[in-house]
Amino acid sequence: MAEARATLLVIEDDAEIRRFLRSALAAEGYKVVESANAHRGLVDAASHKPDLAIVDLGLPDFDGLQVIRGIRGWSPMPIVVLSARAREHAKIEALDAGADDYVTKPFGVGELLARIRVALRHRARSREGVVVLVLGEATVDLEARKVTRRGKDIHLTPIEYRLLACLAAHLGMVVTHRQLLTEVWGPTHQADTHYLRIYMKQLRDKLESDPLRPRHFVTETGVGYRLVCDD
Amino acid sequence: MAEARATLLVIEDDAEIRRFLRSALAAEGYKVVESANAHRGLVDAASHKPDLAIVDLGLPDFDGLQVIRGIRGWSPMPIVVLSARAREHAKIEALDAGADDYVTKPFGVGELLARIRVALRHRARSREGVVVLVLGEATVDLEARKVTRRGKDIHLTPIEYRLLACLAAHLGMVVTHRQLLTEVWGPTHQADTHYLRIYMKQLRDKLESDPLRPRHFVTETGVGYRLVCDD
DNA sequence: TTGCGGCGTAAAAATGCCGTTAGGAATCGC
DNA sequence: GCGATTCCTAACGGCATTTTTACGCCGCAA
Repeated sequence: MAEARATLLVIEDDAEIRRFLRSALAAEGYKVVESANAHRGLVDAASHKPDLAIVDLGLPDFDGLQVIRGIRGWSPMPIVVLSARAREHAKIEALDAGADDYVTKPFGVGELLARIRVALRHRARSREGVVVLVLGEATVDLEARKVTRRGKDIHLTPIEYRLLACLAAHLGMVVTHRQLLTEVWGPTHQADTHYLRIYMKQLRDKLESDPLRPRHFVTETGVGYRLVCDD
Repeated sequence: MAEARATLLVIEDDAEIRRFLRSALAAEGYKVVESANAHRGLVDAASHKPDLAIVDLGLPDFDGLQVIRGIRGWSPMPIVVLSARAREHAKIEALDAGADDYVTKPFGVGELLARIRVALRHRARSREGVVVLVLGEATVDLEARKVTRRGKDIHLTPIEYRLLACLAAHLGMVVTHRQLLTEVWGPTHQADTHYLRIYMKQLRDKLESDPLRPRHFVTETGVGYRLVCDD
């Protein structure tokens, strides 16, 4: 099952492995870009700005380590190394050069996919400056005030947005009715908890995959609401 | 060469491997905390707040996966799994459960150290000053109003939560019936000690490992109740 | 043994909150 | 001004939570 369509860059000279990876990754819903050599890989990494790079160490033109260092020079994108070299020294070298993981050939697809998920998970969490929430099939960019769902833009009214922002400010924590009402409607409306119910439904309808069984806008009966995010 | 004296938690039942890891990690300048079983591991993870946890999957008391989920329930600390199980399925399971890396035994120390460096490198710093109670296999984040047990979220009703908070406020000390009733139900219900029995059972059912033999919600006959924590 | 008080357990009954819907008022853009 | 959007009000059914009610267990003392 795919996250919101991440782009993966595969830098690998062996055409067969490339084909194999392409189908496996595409089947998971990833968008795949391929480069057959180190030079091309560096160019593609810069131009496509993928969410993750899979790098073979044994490349024809120059060493995979240089690719890692090259990418690391300007981007923190996760790098998963794929290599036939199982020697410990090679692994240490690659990891210390900036790789995030090292998988030796032959490898199981399932494991590789799992490690890719881990790497993408990290990236999602480490982007602290840009506040982007991932709520199932919806994403919320608090800074840009942009909300999308399945790639399409979703429009939020001012109140809906303030409510969401208030919940997001205390991500994972319970925000009391009182807090929400004061933040969104002002201190004079602390009693009108029914506003919350209505607008909470709006948000759920717009952002939850299954609005009838909310997974992200969780109600804490008698207390308030909680926004849960999946990393 | 050491990072700035990070604390590492080793959860491993084999005493020999533990000793081996201790010396290897200490030689790198890490501070090492050790736990010999899963239960102890979860407690130590919460009380010592290490920068990273190394978890063996084959633990005697319960599965290492539960340790991973248990820690993930309240902390984003990096988790490196160490395991004799090389089956792909085991790896996928652990990684998807929230582990950041998976190293199979036998392993090279150098590789393990490199992978630890990677994990520490992109460690997202956890929330500062979190108050997390540890009650056996359950954890309680009072501020976020979040309770987990074996990694799964537990839902508390408002009264259950207030009762727990009241006990936690006087951690380790006896809280009288009178106090509890006044705090939770208000001064008019000081006679209904009956409520306490009912909700105390709810809390024990939800949080105690063995609700019939409570270890944390201790009753002081004729006086009140006491909350006992692990650290 | 028997009765009693404190405690634990269980399930039904009552309460109040919450989700949902629809329609009308206010506001904004044109 | 007019339409469209946004916001507020009101009502109802369902359900989580709370409260009530009832019973079994244990230790203790008469």
